[in-house]
Amino acid sequence: MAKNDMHREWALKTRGQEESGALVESVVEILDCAALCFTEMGFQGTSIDDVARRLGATKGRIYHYFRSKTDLFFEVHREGMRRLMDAVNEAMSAGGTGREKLVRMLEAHALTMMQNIAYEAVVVQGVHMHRLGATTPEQRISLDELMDIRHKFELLFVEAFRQGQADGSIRQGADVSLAVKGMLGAVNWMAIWYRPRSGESPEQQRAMARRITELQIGGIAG
Amino acid sequence: MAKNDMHREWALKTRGQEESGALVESVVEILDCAALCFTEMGFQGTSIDDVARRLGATKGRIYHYFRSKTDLFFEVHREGMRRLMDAVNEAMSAGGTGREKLVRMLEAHALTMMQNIAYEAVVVQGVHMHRLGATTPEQRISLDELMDIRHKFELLFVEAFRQGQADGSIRQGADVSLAVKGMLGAVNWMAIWYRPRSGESPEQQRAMARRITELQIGGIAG
DNA sequence: GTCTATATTTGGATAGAC
DNA sequence: GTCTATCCAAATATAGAC
Repeated sequence: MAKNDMHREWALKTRGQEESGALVESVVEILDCAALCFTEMGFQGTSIDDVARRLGATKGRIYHYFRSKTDLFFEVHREGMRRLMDAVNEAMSAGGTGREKLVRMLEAHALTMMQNIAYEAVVVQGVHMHRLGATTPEQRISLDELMDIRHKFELLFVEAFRQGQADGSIRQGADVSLAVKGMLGAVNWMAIWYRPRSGESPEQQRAMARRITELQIGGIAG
Repeated sequence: MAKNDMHREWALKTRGQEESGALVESVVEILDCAALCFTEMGFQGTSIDDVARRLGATKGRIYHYFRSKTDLFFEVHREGMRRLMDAVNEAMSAGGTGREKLVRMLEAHALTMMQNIAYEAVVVQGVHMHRLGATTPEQRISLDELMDIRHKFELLFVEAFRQGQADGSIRQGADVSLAVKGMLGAVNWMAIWYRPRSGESPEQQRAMARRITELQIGGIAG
């Protein structure tokens, strides 16, 4: 298999369309370490050697699976985005009023941020870099793809919001796009400040996700 | 004057403690170009040559005023932070209930983001990098200084929030820190998506700042 | 599939002319 | 104070052994 398609292959596999095997394990291990490095030191502050060191290997292993550092970063970004998308899609598909959907979606978003903070911090970093100067044409395609997914992600929230305005569960008159950008910003900002405390339980995480969501839905006025 | 103190000198001058002169003009011009480059291409995607090209000069000019690319980035960050701080401090100092203060502060924050989007996009980028791997001891000091300012910035909002809870203008029971982080996140996220349309008037900007603030204070429930 | 060793490039940084 | 020319380190990426 050509090196440049290897991670695409992997992407298919993890989507359950094929049996997973040794390839998947290797790639996931690399991605996990890369996500941690990028989160802690940023894209520019992370060298391939850093990632390799964290793996307990040398960079030969990484270059066997990924064409470039940028590709590696994109792949972490892609995976983080996929986890967000899956969680929110599921929250959306269960029924209820627009507001009920939106609440579930925001909670799912926040919870996914907390449970995958390394990947999601890279996603947020990546959004920053979406004008990333020196990209090859091929990287530009990856980037556009990711921005497209992000756009679809936002549209899910817009849709639920509109539904809520139609069914009366969300107030009229608000600028939908602005409102959604605000809510998503509040949750995305977790990538900056949230780090799990040791021993934090899933129940505590869910509670925090609920509190954040509640503030966005209900506001803070007394 | 030693090169490494030149921008400190400048910082003092722009704070009105001395007459401004040619030095200030030069430095501001560089900072403006750097802010644009960093915003458009990211820290890692921007080379000193890029900034120089945008200036219509060569990098000799930049290195005359700034020790390093990182220093240049820090200085843009510092200036962006200063503008935010000034705007919010002023909004805070006028009287009123805690909620009224908070409203003014959020509006001022949002408006400052819009009016200085290049600088403020760098500020947000910088927050990401606050664990920035390879820093010299000296850069670490700058970085810690900036994080300290950012912390004080957040505390202003916390203070207004608490006051509002005490005077009944803000609801009890909310987790103050979480609420503030949410609100600030919603506004900071503007660094990602906001770009002024051509011909956008200050009045339109103020209107947008008001709408964003209103959503954070009042929520979206119908 | 992973390693070691090495080639290559980019771009940060400096020296010294003007 | 700004330019040109140059140095040099860092780190990306590759070649080839194992």
